Amino acid sequence: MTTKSEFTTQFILETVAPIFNKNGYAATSMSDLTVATGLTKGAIYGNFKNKEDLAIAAYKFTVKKLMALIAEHLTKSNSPIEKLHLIPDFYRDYYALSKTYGGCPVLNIGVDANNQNSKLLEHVRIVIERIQDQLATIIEDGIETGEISTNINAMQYAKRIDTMIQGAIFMTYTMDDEFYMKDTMNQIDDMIINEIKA
Amino acid sequence: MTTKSEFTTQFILETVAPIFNKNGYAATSMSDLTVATGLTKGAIYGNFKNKEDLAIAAYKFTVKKLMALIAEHLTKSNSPIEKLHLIPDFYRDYYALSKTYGGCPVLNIGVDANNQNSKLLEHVRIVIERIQDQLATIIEDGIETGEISTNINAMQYAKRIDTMIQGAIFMTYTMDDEFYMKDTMNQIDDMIINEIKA
DNA sequence: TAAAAAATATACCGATTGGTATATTTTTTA
DNA sequence: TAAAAAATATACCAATCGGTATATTTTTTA
Repeated sequence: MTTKSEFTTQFILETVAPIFNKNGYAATSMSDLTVATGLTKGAIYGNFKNKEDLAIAAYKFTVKKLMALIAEHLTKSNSPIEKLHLIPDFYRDYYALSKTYGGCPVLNIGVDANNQNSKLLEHVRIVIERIQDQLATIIEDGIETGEISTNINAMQYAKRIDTMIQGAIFMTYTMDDEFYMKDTMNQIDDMIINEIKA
Repeated sequence: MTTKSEFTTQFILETVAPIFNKNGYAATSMSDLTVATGLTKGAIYGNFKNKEDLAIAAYKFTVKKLMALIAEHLTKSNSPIEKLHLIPDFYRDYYALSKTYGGCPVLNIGVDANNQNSKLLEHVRIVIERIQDQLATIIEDGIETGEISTNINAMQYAKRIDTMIQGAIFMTYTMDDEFYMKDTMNQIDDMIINEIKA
């Protein structure tokens, strides 16, 4: 693959990803994408096999960027309990941040793909599992260092935190009201202090 | 409107509602609906102005049914604190129940309509506000009867419960795993006991 | 039961859908 | 810089889209 080709593929992805994310798969037409990119169908189909493959690549593109931002945010501390607090800290600004990418890809594509596109849904599931594994690992690390109570089920709390975050994202977007995000993140902070911390 | 006509309108709605709910607005075609109902476009357009109006009526149809089931479930107790526990009690079986209707209309249509259909989104918001108002009223009733702590912000906790429920619904559907629903409902029960109860 | 009215079916509309074969242009290789 | 290869544009495909005008059937009224 040449340098020029790589650039075009990347350009298509970053242009197309927010559109798929906002509109959903079926509501996004190839002509939406040719207009947005300024390219023709020939160019797009030269870089991607079909609409579905493009949608999957676009989803992965957005997730990769967001996951990198979270990972970077988590480098602000080495303490597991502080890392845990950095999660709600990150999501407090998630509304404005994710809007840049056309919304939360996990929520949007997760709902959109259900009963519609099993390939896409499978990729959403993989991402959710990865997020929860990372959360559980932080908790397990905290148990090892003694910062976190030994009788905490790491995966259970990873799933609880993730579930609350996704609920907050849905409510914040649907009601266009950041109260849900801010308040839920406070709730998670309280949960870390009152239930998780040793 | 005649009896026959009313029946057909109702029949269209109950046939069409799960399809819109499952597929989303754009991914549902009028021909999907003629096939499912066994009626022609003439019949459907004779009963509904256009696709959008039909989708809105279908959404309202499903919500009305589900809200009636919750309301009925809440009649099992007159005590506000027990009514509060009846909420997670209801949602513990919500996965199987809502599948009957093609999924949770608030989650599915809420995400689907965002950035796509402002009329539909407005109806979702109205339903969410109604649910939260009802929840807050129960909490306020509990404060009056002395069952619930006086320093509880009724609407804040109504929104917290609602947010957690929606998160659980999203995770349960996306991962096809009822653990999320069951565990989140346990979490809400704990919250009622440890934070809300007087 | 015949006439009026309402509901439904049929046949069609222009526009758009995802996708492709091929021509053209651009880029890379030699 | 000329030839080969890769990338992009053009022009088109059949199928489907939401919607409608009108014919037909069914239901209701009288």
